[in-house]
Amino acid sequence: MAQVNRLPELPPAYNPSETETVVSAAWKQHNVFHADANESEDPTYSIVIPPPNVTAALHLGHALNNTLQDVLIRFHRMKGKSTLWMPGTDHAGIATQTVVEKRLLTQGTSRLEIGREEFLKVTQDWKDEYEEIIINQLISMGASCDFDRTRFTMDEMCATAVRHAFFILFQDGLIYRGKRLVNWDPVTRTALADDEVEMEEIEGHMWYLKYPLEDGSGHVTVATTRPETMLGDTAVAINPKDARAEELVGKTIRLPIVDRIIPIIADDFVIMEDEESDDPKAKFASGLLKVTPAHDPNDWDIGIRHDLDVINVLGPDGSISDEHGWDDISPSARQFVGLSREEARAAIVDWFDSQDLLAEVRQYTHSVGHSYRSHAPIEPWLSDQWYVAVTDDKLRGSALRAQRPDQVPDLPGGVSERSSLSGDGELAFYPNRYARTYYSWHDGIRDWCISRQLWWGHQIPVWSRISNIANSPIPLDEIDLDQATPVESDWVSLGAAHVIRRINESEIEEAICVPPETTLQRMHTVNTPISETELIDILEKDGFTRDPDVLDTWFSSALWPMSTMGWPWPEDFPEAIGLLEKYNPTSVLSTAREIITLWVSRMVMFNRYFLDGQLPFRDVFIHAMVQDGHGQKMSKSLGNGVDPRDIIFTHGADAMRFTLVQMTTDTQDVRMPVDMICPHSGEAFTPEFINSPSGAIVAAPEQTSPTDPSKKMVSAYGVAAGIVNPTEQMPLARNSSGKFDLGRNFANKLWNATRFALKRTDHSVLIEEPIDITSRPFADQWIVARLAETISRLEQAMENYQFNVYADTLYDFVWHDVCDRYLEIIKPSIDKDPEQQVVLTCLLDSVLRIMHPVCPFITEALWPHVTQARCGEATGIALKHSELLASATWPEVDATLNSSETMELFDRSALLVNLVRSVRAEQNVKPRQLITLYVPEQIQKLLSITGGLVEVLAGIGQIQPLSEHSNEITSPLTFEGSEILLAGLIDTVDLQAQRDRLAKLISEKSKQIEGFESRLSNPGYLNNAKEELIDETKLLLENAKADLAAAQASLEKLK
RNA sequence: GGGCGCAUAGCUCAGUUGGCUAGAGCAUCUCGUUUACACCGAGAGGGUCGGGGGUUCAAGUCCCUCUGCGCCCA
Repeated sequence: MAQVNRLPELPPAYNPSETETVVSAAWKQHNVFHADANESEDPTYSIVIPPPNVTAALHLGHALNNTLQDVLIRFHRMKGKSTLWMPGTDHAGIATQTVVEKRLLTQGTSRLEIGREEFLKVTQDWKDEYEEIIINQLISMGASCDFDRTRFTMDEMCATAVRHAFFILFQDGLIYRGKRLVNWDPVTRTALADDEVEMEEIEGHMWYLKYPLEDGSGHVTVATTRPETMLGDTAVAINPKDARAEELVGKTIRLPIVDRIIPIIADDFVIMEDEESDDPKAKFASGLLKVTPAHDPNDWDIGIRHDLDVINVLGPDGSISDEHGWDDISPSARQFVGLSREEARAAIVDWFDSQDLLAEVRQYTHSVGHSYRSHAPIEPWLSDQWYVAVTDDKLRGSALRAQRPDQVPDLPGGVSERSSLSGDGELAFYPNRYARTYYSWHDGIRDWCISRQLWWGHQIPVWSRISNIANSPIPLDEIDLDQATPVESDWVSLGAAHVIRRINESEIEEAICVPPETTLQRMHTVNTPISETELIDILEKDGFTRDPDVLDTWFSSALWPMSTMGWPWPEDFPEAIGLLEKYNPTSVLSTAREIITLWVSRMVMFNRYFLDGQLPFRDVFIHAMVQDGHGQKMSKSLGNGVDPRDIIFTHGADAMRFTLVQMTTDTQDVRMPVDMICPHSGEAFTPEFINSPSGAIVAAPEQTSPTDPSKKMVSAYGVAAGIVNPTEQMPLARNSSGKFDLGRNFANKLWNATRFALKRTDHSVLIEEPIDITSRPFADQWIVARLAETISRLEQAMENYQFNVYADTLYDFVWHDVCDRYLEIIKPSIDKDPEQQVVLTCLLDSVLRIMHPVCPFITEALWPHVTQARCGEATGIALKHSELLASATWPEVDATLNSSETMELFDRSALLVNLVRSVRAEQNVKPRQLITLYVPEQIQKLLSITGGLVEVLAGIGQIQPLSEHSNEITSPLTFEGSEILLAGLIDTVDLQAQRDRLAKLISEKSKQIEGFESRLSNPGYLNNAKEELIDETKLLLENAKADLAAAQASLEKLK
């Protein structure tokens, strides 16, 4: 059946920006990325997107990660799996709140000024703005997400999951409230989790303070990096092994300034002084440690061991304060109240100095925790926070048991053994070294602080009140101090959870956790159900108030593979019905290295806890990090990032994707040298680099146009550092990278190969019977063999997450075999051979399919042209028809067509082609000039089997038996141990050039022969090496010897 | 402090359990515009595989050590 509507002819170059929007629209119109849990019975393949923060637009790291996920998803969709790629975004509590607050500041207002309700509205607007940008970016990079299902970590479906999960954990005693030391960020005024604290090396000091003994018998010298915390000291500790311990322990000290009497205690933790030690801690130690339980985690532990007082001398902003637990403030200490940490440090050191109590000050480099968000030094601070007891075996143990035994054979002590239950031993990391990162994180894990003193996020669903101990609903002896005890009360029968703890001698704190409405309706045990709002109303009338804090963002992210699929009540969300059963566990999670602790761990713990041990995903793929050309992280402040939108604009989405996939090796980092685009000329150039004050290598703020030295521009670094501002005369230069040219060139190559095929096929012909590849000319057989081989290599690469192998395999096959060789070989025959046109169009059809996962736009754009040009089938090549390539099947080629014999014959011929081409180039033979080849019989045989490909590729007009050679001017070359003569090159040949070439060959061959002979005369080699290897070496030696002889003979004749 | 990664051609990277004469892309040089493609074709040059030791018949590959860079966790 001939096609009626001919598609318009393709332009000579691929134009991505024109095609991409059209293709995107077609995908959307046909709804090809939608997963339907109820329709298909196919095996499944699913991925949940790591939800990008709504803080900002996607950067190159996102582009990389999402490209890899899309490659996996598209590949498996073509493989016939029922495929779901769940998209969405993350509310990113602290990060988003920070950027919104910054914006408010520029508008002359602040969060506190506009109030919580208004602030949430403003933040919601920000979220809407960036969510749209992010989703559009995903679409423009070709991500085949099921966009109908796009979720947000604070939307109703996800919020229900968060509330439900919190409620269940609360009820099960795995969420608790406690006064603990937290990582406090005094700038954003919130607690941070351990992994939100970044350690930085600081050039600081070690101060040596003299503390007088109470009995007046002298003093001890304590060493500290934080003298201002001495106001909260409640002991001085010494190592019991220290010689002075016996005399000192038990004595008391009168704490300077404060006049507090504190004991000297013995504790193993104290590092003894050792001037000779390599350990800087011992080198700088005085052997006596001031103990400040409220302001140092180690001191906190010492405090617990020795039952010390905990005296908090700092306020939430990090200034000295007597309002947060400092009751014994002395008159002389009062002068320090209100000073910032830094001011207080200076003032206290001055005070000690003035009293002659400052023994010494030494330079000391140590690492200090900083907030990942505000970058301010973290203050260990005592406050009431909510925790998840992740150290419980039901969470930590479960996360460890999940690991595949071949990656992590032994579990740490205290963790119960793996069972045959779902999820145990099924979690695998790629590359597998990351299994250890995951393991050691859980090995040393501590309870997870989940409360954040923020407004943007899931507000903690707990209402509490403090009342007199007399009002306790249960007997007092059943309540432990500072330990929550569950209570059976009216609140519980209404569906809430209720716990009590004693907070001091006279008071108790009651806490009620209210589940989400949909859970509440399923929880209550009384006859007259109550709604969530009614319940909250009563609670608040009863004097309960809601905790103002919100949950750590990762709490909601931890539920992502469940919450996006409708958990816990999918029946309440019709679009989610069936998703959980069908697509959870997902197939793989693709993410960055640092996410293993932040997110992977918590998803595993939660998914397993709430879904009977089931994993959220079976595989975790950790991708490399893209650094700039100097090995530095790409960052806004260094101005060394590349914006994916710029690359899509200049090179096209496919080019970006191909390059990123090609870069994805299994190492930790990959480098991408960053170029600049001159805004005046559009030309890419390497900018001039300078060292930033922090020592980074950055693009100089001002750059000169490479084409016109009178024109200038500013760099992203210059703008980010506030050194320069872009103007009309000096615009901002965008960043790019020459690496993306690779992808662009490759896309264009495919485009033109297709154009060639379309021009050379007769679209009106249709061959009814499938053609038999084995009866086709050699070139056709060969290219099909290579296709079969390529397909199987690609499948294997996907199986093992070897993305660069996938890209390289495609590149090598399409560019070199299909374009450089096959298309060239068939040029003389294709027009008159309709069956070859079938082979060609089947080949191209397959090429589009195998390239589609990496380059979806161009392949989809070419697809209708190629399917229209298809004029028949070939046996053994299954190419199921499909209107859109995005929903087409993966090509299947019969394994019998993958003939290694055919490929070997081709390789021999190709070697000959290379030799002839070399001589032609050396002798400056014009491309059109046909030459004559005189060859021995066995080579004539090869040439005839391979069906003329050498003639076409090497420009050979005639092949003659070597014996027929007369006195023509010839050029000799050496091939497979024989002399071959080329004639008709040009009128005269450069004899000296040929002698040089032969001499070089002779020397190479002699060297090789020497190597082979020495190997073969080595008894160790003959005794130990494998038989085949020895045989191979013998063969190589023989070949080299034959080549040498032939070359020598040729050279002799030229003399 | 613990763990991990990287160092191979000028640049960016491959190099599967040790076993061919160490490869690719870009860049460089020479030639070429024959209607698929100059975002191209043909050819060429370019590497003592970071330094030093060791194991082995054989090391880019395994072990030790040193140097430099990067990341993660404390």
